[in-house]
Amino acid sequence: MEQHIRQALLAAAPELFGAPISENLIQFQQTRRDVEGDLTLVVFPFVKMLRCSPQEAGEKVKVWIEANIDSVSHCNVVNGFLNIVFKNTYWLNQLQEIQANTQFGLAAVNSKPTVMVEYASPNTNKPLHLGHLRNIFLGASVAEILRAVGHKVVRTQVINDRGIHICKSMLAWEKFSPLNEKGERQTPANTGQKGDKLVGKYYVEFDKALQKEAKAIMAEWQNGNFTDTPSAIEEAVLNFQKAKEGKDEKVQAAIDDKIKELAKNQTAILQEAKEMLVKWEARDPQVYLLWTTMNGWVYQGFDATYAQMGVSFDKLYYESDTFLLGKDQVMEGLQKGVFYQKADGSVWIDLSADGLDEKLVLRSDGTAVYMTQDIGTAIDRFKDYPDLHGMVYTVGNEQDYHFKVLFLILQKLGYTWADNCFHLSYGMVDLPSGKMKSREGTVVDADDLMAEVIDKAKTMTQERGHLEGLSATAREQLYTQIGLGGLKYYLLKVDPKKRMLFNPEESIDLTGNTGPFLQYTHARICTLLEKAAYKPCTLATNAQLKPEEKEIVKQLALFGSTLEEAAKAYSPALIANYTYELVKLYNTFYQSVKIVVEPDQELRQLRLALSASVRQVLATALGLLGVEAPQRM
RNA sequence: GGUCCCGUAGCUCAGCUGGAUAGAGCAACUGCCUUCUAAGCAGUAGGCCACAGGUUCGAAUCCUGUCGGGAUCACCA
Repeated sequence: MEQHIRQALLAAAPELFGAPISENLIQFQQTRRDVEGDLTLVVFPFVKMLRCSPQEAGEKVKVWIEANIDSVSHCNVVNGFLNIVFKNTYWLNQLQEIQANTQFGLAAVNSKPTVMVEYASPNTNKPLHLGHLRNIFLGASVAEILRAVGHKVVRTQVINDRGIHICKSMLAWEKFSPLNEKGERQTPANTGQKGDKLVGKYYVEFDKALQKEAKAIMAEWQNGNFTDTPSAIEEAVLNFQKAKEGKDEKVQAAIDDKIKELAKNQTAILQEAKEMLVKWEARDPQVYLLWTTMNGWVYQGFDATYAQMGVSFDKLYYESDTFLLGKDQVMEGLQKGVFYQKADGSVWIDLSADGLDEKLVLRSDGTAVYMTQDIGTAIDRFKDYPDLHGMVYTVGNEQDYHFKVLFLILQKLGYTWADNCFHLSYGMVDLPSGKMKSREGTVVDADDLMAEVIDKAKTMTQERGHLEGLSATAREQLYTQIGLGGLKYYLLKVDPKKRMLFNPEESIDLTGNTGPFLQYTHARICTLLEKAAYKPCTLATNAQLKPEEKEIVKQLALFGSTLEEAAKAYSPALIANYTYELVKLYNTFYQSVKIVVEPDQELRQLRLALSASVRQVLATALGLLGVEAPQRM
């Protein structure tokens, strides 16, 4: 409709304004809630052309629109805003269309190019936590949104399954795991512990041992004993110790940290871990067996967590397969002059012309760094999926710089698709106590959190009743739907870009702008339609829509464009806000009129159709957020 | 220090491609279940949109600066 009026105004401009006008002069906006109107045209841009007051300009356009646009009932001009009121039949037709279209708002499947969406991408040395939840819910939701606007989507993750961190867990397990009566070390099978948790436990064990050993070394250094310390390190430590003199506490603490780093590097246990990594890279059979075994445990654990979260992937990449990729590309880039080599053999790119720094892309010993691997993986993915058009990387904003560099490098290497790569950068999740810190034990475990949220949902649902007639399994399923729905909505309703606060109490709220509130409305409509034995049919054309009803149709009509915006902005939050608004409008309507018990059959059918349309859009929108829509609750 | 992000009600967040009197939720207070699920609805109260300049018919929104918070600047990942 907006487009229609825009085109009509453009065509009529010479007649109306005395000259053709550019399209950007025609600015529409939503009409304020407190004035009459369905769409508002801003008239200020025309004032100069017409050489008159905003009021007069508005009146002139008003007369023209009323005479020439069919669906318009009438207009009013207030303060330079032309508020257009559409005819009742226009909205009735809209509703009729929405009701008849089960795919309302969605684009044709695979009508847009293939896009790969990466999310999760965990390390295999510890369990998933709250930060991962935001990442995964966000990525999974964006994938759904892109699909809904017509893209073919490949969901993926790259699993960081190799490196020093996993060697630490492996080593600690070998060193510290107690033996059971059969002489076996701890396994998920013989302890009943989830694999990722077990491996995570040994990662912590490693750190403890490391800290202890480092402390001992530091104490020796403090006493001036450097017998086991290489002279270069000794010199550095002595310099640091000297530098501490006369400095304030903060600076001293910072220097102590540096000394600690040196001490850690001198520990036998870290040396052992490094040796293990070297062995792993040489494919030492024993180390490899241990590695595959322990990673296997972790994957089983992750799979359980993903299943509970209700997310999945179409394609997995493992860092152990990809970490050598990219070297060829670097060599090629070197030939092309995109990169340059330093005397020590290391390869760099100079991005100072682009306002960035110089960045290492290959170590002097010829081994790959993170960037090397990412270059290789990106190129590889486009080989794996020849129809791939672009990629979305769901990664925290602490890596903003990394992705800026990565995309720039890909561009300079001549890959035109680099322009279609997007870093879906999201903010940290803070706790009321501040940042999550593993060292301080404030990390919120993903499994624990989900369990807690489901448990809370159970208690609160039981308090409300509405459970009669539901089987035990159906009840359990409902608690899960509510708990997880609340958690997902809580994490997704905030603009992804922004750092957000996770308040445990608010995350399990059922009232206000929450997942359960939306689910409740859905369930209420479901039982309502069931009671009414609702069937879609052609609506009477003479019914007069009440304002509450019209507001809902208006909001429903916005679903498609909201989806487009959400896809363009990679923001599930836009869907969340839209849906919340829709539900509020519906509840107002629900409280103010009779529906099933409405005696006038035409009115009743109209309101049922309205309810059914809201249910459908609501269910679709919740689905895009990964939130399930219960039939009753 | 360089670069980037953020600062809106007591709290958590919308609004930011410039447009009318800046909106929700939570918390507080008032009402509404002998009509379809009250996990709801209606209402009251709560604001120098961090601060200071600028651009313009018009700025929470754009530009510059200041202050405050965060991230990042490794031959780590």
